[in-house]
Amino acid sequence: MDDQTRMLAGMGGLGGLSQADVGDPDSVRKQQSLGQPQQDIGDILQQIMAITDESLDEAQARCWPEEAPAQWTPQREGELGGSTAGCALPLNFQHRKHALNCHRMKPALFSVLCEIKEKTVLSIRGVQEEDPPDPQIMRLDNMLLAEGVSGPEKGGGSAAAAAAAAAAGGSPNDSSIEHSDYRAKLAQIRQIYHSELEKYEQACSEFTNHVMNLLREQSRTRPISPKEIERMVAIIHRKFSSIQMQLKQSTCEAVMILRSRFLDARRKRRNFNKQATEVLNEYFYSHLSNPYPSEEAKEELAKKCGITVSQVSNWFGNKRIRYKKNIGKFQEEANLYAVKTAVDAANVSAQASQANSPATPNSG
DNA sequence: ATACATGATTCAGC
DNA sequence: GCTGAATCATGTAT
Repeated sequence: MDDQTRMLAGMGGLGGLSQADVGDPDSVRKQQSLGQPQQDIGDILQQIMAITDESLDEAQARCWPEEAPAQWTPQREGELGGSTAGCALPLNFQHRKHALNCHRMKPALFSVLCEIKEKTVLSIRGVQEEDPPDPQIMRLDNMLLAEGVSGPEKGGGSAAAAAAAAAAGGSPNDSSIEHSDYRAKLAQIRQIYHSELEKYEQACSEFTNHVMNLLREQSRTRPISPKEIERMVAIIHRKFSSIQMQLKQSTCEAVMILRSRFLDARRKRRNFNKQATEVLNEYFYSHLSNPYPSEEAKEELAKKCGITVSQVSNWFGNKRIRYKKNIGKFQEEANLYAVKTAVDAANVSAQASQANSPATPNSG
């Protein structure tokens, strides 16, 4: 039969003790007139509130994202807690904390707070929800993985870019230049992404530790279960993961822009080499009456020029229309290729006749 | 810096 | 699906 018993006896009125009662000088006087236990309670509550407020302020000063304290402060304590000493000095704070911890009424008050909490925490438990894996973040993760931004460093999107470059018909040398350029830029994005991610993770763990220490500290003066601390940590992690999602989103955008720039064939147009152009022109001018190569002819030309069939089709399409638009301009070129074709034909026939009678030069 | 050349794309018509 | 026409975006010569 000691402080605790007396405390419990005196607690009959605690349930109804509102913030107004605590803050009101009249009510303090009333309590004082009621005797020692009430005075003790008022005293100890003042100290708890002062410490709780101060430690929260301290926490908020370290960049806490706004809503969290409201979520974990139990309703009952919220009722009791008014900001009575938000601007106390640290020394003052330490002093009060010490005074409270040594207060003879502390264990009793603690047990009462536990009781009150038992009643309120039930309703909180029901609200607690398991958050399912966010489909949005899963999509982003998959994409970053596919592009080679997250996960082990390898080909990924750059391989796709190289394939596209090859399909577009760039020479092997050109596509390898594109490839390395793309890879360099992707690596840059990758590096930024990882350094930012690391920063966020570090900030998250630092802040989580800070809040956990804070709650552990507070758990000496008010009941805070490990489960609550866990929930608090989950809230912090949710907050930081939403920031991470923004990072992932912007990284995805950057990769998309990079890809579109490298995969847009028009941006990396390369002129065909001289020999390829000659082969195409030779065919065009030698078939000027019907410059529509068959599929087989296109394949043959593509092979000769080291380009794709569709590039041959494009070339003929452009050539026909540009020739038709300005025949005069192309006349010189047409003559050139006509002569060239004639010379080639003559050479071929000469070689053929030589081949036909190599051993009998005088036979003609 | 500018004009011109050229490969690729888009779209309508057949 | 092929073609012509218009257009885009880049390469090249000046």
